[in-house]
Amino acid sequence: MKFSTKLIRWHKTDGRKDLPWQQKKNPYKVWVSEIMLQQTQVSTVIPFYISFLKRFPNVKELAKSSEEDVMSFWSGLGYYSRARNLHKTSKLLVDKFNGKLPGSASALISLPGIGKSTAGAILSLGYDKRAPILDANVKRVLSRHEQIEGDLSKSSNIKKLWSISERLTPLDQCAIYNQAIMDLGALICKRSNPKCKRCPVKKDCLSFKKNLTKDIPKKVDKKSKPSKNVYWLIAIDKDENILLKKRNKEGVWAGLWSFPESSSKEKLRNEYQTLFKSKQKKLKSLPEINHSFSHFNLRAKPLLLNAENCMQHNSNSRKYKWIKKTRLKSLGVPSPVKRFLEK
DNA sequence: AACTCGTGGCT
DNA sequence: TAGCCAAGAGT
Repeated sequence: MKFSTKLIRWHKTDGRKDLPWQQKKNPYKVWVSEIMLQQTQVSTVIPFYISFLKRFPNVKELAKSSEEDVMSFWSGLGYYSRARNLHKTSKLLVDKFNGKLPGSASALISLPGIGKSTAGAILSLGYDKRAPILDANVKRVLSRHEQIEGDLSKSSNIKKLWSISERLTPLDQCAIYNQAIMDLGALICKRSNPKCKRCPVKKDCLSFKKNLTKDIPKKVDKKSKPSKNVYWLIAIDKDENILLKKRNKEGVWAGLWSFPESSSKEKLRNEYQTLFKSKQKKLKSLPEINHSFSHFNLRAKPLLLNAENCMQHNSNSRKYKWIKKTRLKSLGVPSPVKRFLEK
């Protein structure tokens, strides 16, 4: 029996069918969910997906919303360029694609935020067309099944995996097959302690036969993460408004609202003295905040500024905003900032 | 090709 | 429990 046939049969009894984006499925839901699921686990995505879809139920609603509104619903999910690209693409869809996700791989891939795998997911799950995918689940399943022992991030191995995925993807019932192979990766062919006994394709699996599931996919030793130390200015005025600053277009948390930040305490002093036209004031150190990114560790030292008696601040600048804690929901704010303000 | 881009679940 | 690593894409 064919690989795909076994998986499709297995899916009927053991596959996931209750995920929010699988209910009354359409290309828009598939698109949004796939973008959210990039490098992000299902359980993390679910609450974000539900509130996002309630607010932006279709392409048109998304396209006519402001970027700030969209970002506020992405706040805490990470990889914020995904949200910007989602919004950008929704406008493109309205302007040039009749308000719909296109049904060809080349057109999909031309859109911001949609690569080959996401395009494959939209085509198969959304349009029931034959299209291969290659996410982390599929990579793990196929690398074990075909015994690919090298570093899977190498382009030669990526190419190999795409070719295997293309070969195994069936013409018929491609949507179910793609869902099935992702489910197999998530539920059976897990990174650690895979449930090979329950696997529908274990008979042909080279890693199972040779007892290599522990070694495939190969673990590659990572470089040590650098640390970055910064100061955060926590300014609070007499009405308990908090000062936030829009971050640069480049770097982490691009374009999000955060505390004024600097690697030097003096620069931060200069910034608020210019901003408030105030002279030296005392800053109170608060307990530092540690936040771990995928590629560096951030240590932020919050400096509390009592801005009750400061002169009027320069409100011309669009870069700054005084905001009440209760209105934080309406802004794109990174997780640690939101957490900090909760207390 | 290698690096950037977040956050939280899992072990 | 500290580190690994996810329904990847852009540059």
